[in-house]
Formats: sequence, structure tokens, C-alpha cells
Amino acid sequence: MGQELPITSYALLGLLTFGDELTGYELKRRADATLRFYWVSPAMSQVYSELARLTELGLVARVGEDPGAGRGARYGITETGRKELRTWMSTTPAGFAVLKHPVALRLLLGHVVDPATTKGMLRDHLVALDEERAALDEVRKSLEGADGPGEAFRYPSLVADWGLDYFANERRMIEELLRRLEEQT
Amino acid sequence: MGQELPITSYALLGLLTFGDELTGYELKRRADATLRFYWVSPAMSQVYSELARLTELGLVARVGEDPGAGRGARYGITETGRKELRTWMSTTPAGFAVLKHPVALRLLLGHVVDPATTKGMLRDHLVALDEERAALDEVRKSLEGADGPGEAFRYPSLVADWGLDYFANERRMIEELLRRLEEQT
DNA sequence: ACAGCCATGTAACTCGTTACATGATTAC
DNA sequence: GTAATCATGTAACGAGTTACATGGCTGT
Repeated sequence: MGQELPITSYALLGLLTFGDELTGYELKRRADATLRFYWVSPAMSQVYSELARLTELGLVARVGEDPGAGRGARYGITETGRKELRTWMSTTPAGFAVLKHPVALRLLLGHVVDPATTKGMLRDHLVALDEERAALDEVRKSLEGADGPGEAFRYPSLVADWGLDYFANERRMIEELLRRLEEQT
Repeated sequence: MGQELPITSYALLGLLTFGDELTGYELKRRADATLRFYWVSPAMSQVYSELARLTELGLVARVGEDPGAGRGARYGITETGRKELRTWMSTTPAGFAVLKHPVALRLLLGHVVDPATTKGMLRDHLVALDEERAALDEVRKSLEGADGPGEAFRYPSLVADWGLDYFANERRMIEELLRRLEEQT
């Protein structure tokens, strides 16, 4: 226990706790679909190397047909993996969020360019924001029906609601910033 | 132009556009004070290596006394640097924010541990959130007096207001999540 | 027949971190 | 005098990326 794995490893391990076994490819798709809103979705190549490491550590095991090459092999979390994940979650502090927000960074440096550039950037951001919100909205909808207390997607739906609230608030704030920037000129 | 520098380099370069010249140490402190809310604040050692690279590229220049060893040398942005930063900001798309939120990740995996653990984590997060907000509040206050349109700290104060709004909203949402988790037991 | 997706991996590389080393100046 | 802060760097390392290589399967 306590192999000091990076958080991304635990994240991938955690994606295998929803009752099914996945190929590396499918795990990547699941990460792209849900994890990417709260964590970085690792590159395809990293998914495979993480799976190799987790297998090595016995936290994950390949299941099903194993015809030599290992094409189409599925991976599932082991009892050891489940225990390790539980220990990590309940004994190590979560730590604070790290944000890399290029729009905020550029707004901070707004005095370097002309105001129209900054306003254009904020408007572009509104579009991007709407696209992301729409994608998360799809995810949220797909969880309906199993999102009640005690049901399978209870926690994923709580996080999705949090994410949707975040997007809504950011949209509101960007619009206010645009209004404030319009005031002068 | 277009040396394809990482965003962090532009961020540090940007911190040198506020009318003063800084030592590496001071630059790190400025990054810790303001940049860290919207971007990662690089490690001390990286600040020095970035300054070396930016100097090499002529985007930054050491000014003042240069007594051999270079102790206490200050760096300032050059005309070339200013131009490069402006070009970067007005011609390359900002890109979407990347969030690494350990609390959201753990909430997503809430079914792995018992509810009390998750609730405890959220309550701890409220405390951390308040500390961060207080720190940003200090920053915001220090900008007062030069935060009007056309003034020196106009843009930094806009970003700070955005950050404060973000913290307020997150606090509200975590409280709602706690309420929702309480509803069951 | 060809495009597009499913599927797995290696190699080279950059970013960024921690640990370590060193020493000057300032405050108490 | 000694602790804290100012100040600068090197070295080793790990996380994570992009580019590249390879090939099967499916639909049209």
C-alpha cells in the first residue's frame, strides 16, 4: 500500500470501479467523456503505460481471452486495487485545485494589447464555454435514471451538476466582464 | 517571432510588463502572489531557467550593475519581448482551461468510500477555499486606487474580481453538495 | 477499394518538480 | 551569534506529450 502513485493513476483506476472491464481504448474514451472536466485526460499512450504499471502492481488485471498478442484484452480492477484506492481516498488529503486558465492569464495582461483583442478573446471563450457545457450536459443526461441516492451514478451526477454550475457561473461572469470593458473605449 | 514557447514563459514575460524590473526571486514572489490563481506558479528553479532562456532569445535583458557573479541582477522586458508578447496574444488562440481538481475527482469516485469520508473531504475543502479567497482578497485590495479604466492595475483587478466570484460560487456549490449528501445519511 | 475507426505500443522529447549546494544580508 | 530571508543555480528525475509504426475490422 501507498506506492505513491501520481493522481492520474488513481483516476484511471477509479474509472474501473463502475462495474465493468475495459480495453485501453475504451478506458481512454471514458476518460475523455467524463474525467476531462475535472482532471486531465491522459494521452492514449499514457493510458497504456499506466495500465501496464497498474497491472505490474497487481491493482488491475487483464481478463478474458489472452491469445498471445493480447489484442482486445480487457482490464478490470482487482480486490487489491479496490483496497488501495479506498486507502488512498480516505487517508491522503485531497489537495487544492490547480487551474491553468489561458483566458484569465491573457485578461491579466490585457494592457499589452488593444481592448478589441481582449474583448474578442472573451467572446470566443463564450462560444467554447457553450460547447463544453453542451458536452457535459450530454453526460449528465446519460446518467439520468441511476442518479438517486444509493444508485450507480449518484456521485458522477453530483460532480456533473457541479460542473454545469461552474460553466453557468463562468458564462455569467465573462458576460459581466465584457460589459465592464464596454463601458469605456 | 513565434518561437513556440510554452505558455508559462509568456506568463513570466507578462509579469515583467508592469513597469518595473525584477530579480528572479522577486519574479517568483509576484508569480506566487497573483499568477498562481489562474496559472501554475513555476518552481524557483524554473524561474531562473526561464529567465535564462528568455534572455538568450532577447525577450528579456538583465539591467543595472553586473559585478561578475550577477548577484542581485534585475531583469526587464525588451522591446522585442514586448512585441513578441503582443504578437502571441493577438494571433494565437487562447485555448480552453485545464483543471486538475482533486476534490471533484474524489467526489466522482464517492461510491468507493463511505459517505462520511466524502463529506469530511468537502468540509475540508470549504476551509481551504476560504483561505484562498482571503489571499486573493488581499491581492484585490492592494490594487485599489489604480483599478479604474486606463489605470495600471485595471486588468489585474478585473481578473481578481473574476477569481473572487469563482471562489464564492464554488463555496455555494460545495455547501449545496453537502446538503444533498446529508439528505440521505 | 478505401475510409474510418478500433487497438496497441515505442521513442524521443519537454515541462516542471524536488533535492541539493552555496552564500550574502538583515533582524533580533 | 544565529535564524530568517534574499538570492542563484545544478542535477536527477518523473509526468505527460507528440510523432511514429503497425495492423485488424467494419461499413459503403
